[in-house]
Amino acid sequence: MYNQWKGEVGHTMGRLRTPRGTWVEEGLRALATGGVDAVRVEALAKELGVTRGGFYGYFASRDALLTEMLDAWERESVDDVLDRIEHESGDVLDKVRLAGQLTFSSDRLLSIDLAVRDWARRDQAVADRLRRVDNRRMQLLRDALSTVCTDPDEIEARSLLAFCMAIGSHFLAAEHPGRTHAQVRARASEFVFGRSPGGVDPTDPSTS
Amino acid sequence: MYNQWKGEVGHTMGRLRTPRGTWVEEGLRALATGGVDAVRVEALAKELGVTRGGFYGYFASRDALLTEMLDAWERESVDDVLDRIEHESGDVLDKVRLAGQLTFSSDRLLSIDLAVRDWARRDQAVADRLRRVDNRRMQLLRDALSTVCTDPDEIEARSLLAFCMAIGSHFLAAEHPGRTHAQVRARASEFVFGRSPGGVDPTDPSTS
DNA sequence: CTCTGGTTATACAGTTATGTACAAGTCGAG
DNA sequence: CTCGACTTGTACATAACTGTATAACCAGAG
Repeated sequence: MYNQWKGEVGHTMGRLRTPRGTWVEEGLRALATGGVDAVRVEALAKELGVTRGGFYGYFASRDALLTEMLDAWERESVDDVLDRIEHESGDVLDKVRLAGQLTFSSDRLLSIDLAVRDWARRDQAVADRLRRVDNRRMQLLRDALSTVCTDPDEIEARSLLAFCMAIGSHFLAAEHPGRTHAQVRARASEFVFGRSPGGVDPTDPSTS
Repeated sequence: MYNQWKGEVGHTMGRLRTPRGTWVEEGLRALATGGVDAVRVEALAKELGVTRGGFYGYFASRDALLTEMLDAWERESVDDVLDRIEHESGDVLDKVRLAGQLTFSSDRLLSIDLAVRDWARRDQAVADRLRRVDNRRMQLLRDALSTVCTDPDEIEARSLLAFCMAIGSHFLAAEHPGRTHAQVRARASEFVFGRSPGGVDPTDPSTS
């Protein structure tokens, strides 16, 4: 169904019908929409319009796929983003805003992120990986907030607030009578970042 | 294992060996530690030291148990809390702090809450229920913040921030070098609530 | 003691999953 | 065209779970 009939990068040239990466990708899609427990080899195969036949040629087990999915996610949602931020001009606040956009404005990466967070609550290995990821993101926020605030304790507190809102607002179901969710988020961003909005894009379209 | 050999309230007197409520309770425990997909009749029975035999006498299906679990959770974590808040003296900020304590300071209710939030992302009926719950909690925060702030837009924004932190911080894995998580949360609370800490208990023990 | 109601164990049918083995299929190179 | 490496379908063994049916069980009432 989402089969792409394309070879990967190098080391296995030509004629791969549903390459290794396709399984990882489909796995991430399943993770995003149904949580870890929805990542089933059988289900992925059905979605790809294939049987499980080829799967075990690439992966030793379902667990092997899961860790490779996490590898791919970490690379795409942190390494790639940080690389791109680094080679960007603009002040630190702009960089954080860009990082937030790159990471959370696509429904795909956002959903994976949220699913990973729930997964981490009951799997220590995932929790460790998420800690690495979050620490790197947190450092971005600290750098940004240190341009509008000098007290290190307050920088830390406001960074936490910004991060909590970026993540937590997607786990909340409360409504805001007479306002859109995006309006309230924008106002909250102002409150956290002082005069300069940033860290989380207030015009983020994924915020109904 | 957690079998309690006690009758429930009324309508079924005497000699209930593992009553209806026991299944709900064990279901909530499973939900809290493993997510919805971990709520399996077979598993609950094993945990209770019983077979599934009696289960289908009380519940038509696994789904029936799930909705009854949600009923119980909503009653315990909102109705009961709000009832108790109402008959309490003290200003609004104290009430919110108490509500936060009652709701989130026990690992049990907190874990269920977080699990329900993830569940709601992929089940509309659960999302609807969570919306009702969150709206009622949000109103508490609005009432509290309107004592330290007059601008309605800012009240809304700060309420959202407070709520996001109460929930979101449990989905974050970032560390705070040289500080405890609780210290940073306390500082963030001050920032959101102005001079008066509240809304979320800064001494909350569930915050390593 | 015996009857009785609700509770429980057990057996059964159907479904869905994992992982292994192997034969059949397919594409590209020679 | 044919060979060969890689991919895929199918079959098998195992396991876990749902829901149904039913017989055994067990405490209290009469």
